[in-house]
Amino acid sequence: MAELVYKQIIDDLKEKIFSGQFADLKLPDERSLSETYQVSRSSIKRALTKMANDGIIFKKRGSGTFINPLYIKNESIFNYEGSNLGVSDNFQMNGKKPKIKVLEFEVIPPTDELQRDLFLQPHDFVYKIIRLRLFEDEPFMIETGYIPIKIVQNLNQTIIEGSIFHYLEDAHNLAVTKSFLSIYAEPSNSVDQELLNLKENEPISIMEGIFFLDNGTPFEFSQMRFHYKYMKFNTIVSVP
Amino acid sequence: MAELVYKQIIDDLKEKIFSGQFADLKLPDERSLSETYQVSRSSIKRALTKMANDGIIFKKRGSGTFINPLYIKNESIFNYEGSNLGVSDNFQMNGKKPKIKVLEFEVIPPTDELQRDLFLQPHDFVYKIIRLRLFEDEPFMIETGYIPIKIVQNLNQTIIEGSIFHYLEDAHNLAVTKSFLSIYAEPSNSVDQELLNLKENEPISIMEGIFFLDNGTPFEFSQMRFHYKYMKFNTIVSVP
DNA sequence: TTTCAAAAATGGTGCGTACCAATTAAATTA
DNA sequence: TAATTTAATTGGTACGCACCATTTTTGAAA
Repeated sequence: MAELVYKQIIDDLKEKIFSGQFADLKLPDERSLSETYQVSRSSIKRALTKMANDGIIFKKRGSGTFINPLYIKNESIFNYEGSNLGVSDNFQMNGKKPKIKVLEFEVIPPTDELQRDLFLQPHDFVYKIIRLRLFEDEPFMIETGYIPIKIVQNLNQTIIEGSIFHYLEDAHNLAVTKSFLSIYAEPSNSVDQELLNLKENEPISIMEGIFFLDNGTPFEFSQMRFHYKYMKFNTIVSVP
Repeated sequence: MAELVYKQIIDDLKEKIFSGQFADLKLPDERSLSETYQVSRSSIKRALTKMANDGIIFKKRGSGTFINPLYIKNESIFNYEGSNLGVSDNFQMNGKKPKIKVLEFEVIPPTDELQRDLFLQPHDFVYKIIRLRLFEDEPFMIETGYIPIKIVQNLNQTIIEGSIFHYLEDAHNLAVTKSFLSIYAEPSNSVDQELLNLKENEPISIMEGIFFLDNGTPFEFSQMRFHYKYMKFNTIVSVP
């Protein structure tokens, strides 16, 4: 994978960043990188621009390119840097493999709110899928998802015990490429406390929103209730 | 403003999109646009790439470039676009005016962590500013900010009782245009509970990170501890 | 008419050049 | 030495060319 030049450079630079090979948090200038990697400066620029958009570095004209210190000190598991949607991909930490326990799986008519969020008609139906996510035996998130039947007709217990997104991509050639998310926190309720091993005063972090296919079709509404220690969302906010 | 070629094109395309000049939600192909605007295809690509990153359009190789229907509908999800950084601007809710109560204001040497985050030398100094933010008489956030003295030398009680960002822009022509934020939740501590009127089981939402000037200079490290009901973060996450 | 392979359309990647703009470093001058 | 001017450094923008990968369209064959 990643045979593309600019992606190779990104991967290599990321690795060097994390292994501390740029002690002063400053990258070589673009022309040097171009020489070092034996690629055009355009490719270097493409790589650096992408990394800057992801918040890994920032560039300062006349001065140089610098590593974002916050990027290095990320210890938390959930690390959304705008490059990976879906949950399975984001939690490959410390060799602990994510597991999934299906709590509920049924077909229901959509509420008015769901009809609006997923652009459905009243006569449409949706899957309702509630799953508990774990690392090994450590539960960290309760996920409730709603998916219109008319998009995928053949979901079953086996499929939803794995990654639905991967199944869509493999079996139906449908790629989920974008999502609009709201993030907030709440006190945990008794169910949260039970399932996620939370004390009464410990909260949950909530991420909820709509996932879209690459053709713009709204594909899923999802609410993810996280054990608060496992949710850290990193983002860049910029003013045009 | 916007004398740059690719920005002009973005502005023009946005306007055409909103005025419904692309009825089929499909943009002309890149080569045609290049011809129409009499600019290189590279500039067209730069403009379209930016727009795609902003969620306005999406591109499909072999097929064309399409307008995101949600963008036209002006869904609230797109709030982030054109929104302002800084707290004052983001919380003009229901006509309630935000107030500021200064809790602490001093000059200290930066910790090692701050030195790294703000690219400081050990001999530099920073302002430490702790402020309580309120709507009318309703407190909603505790903000702790660290600003290097070498960037602004003349902060005083009066200034920090208002918007520091606005002061910077007005008095020093310095614009804050970017920030890298981490968002997470925690149980509230006794200080939080006291200042924000929280019950023991109610959490706080934390936003913390570095704010940058438009020239890339890291300007402030800030931690904002929110009453959980007043923090909801909307964002777009996309996969390339 | 239907099927399937070839061609066209369309966005993606990579290389290279030229010049601009902000910052920093060096040289010059007072 | 200190202040100022000049030069070098470094990222930004724009243009152009060549070719690739995916999708759609076209046209010939069955």
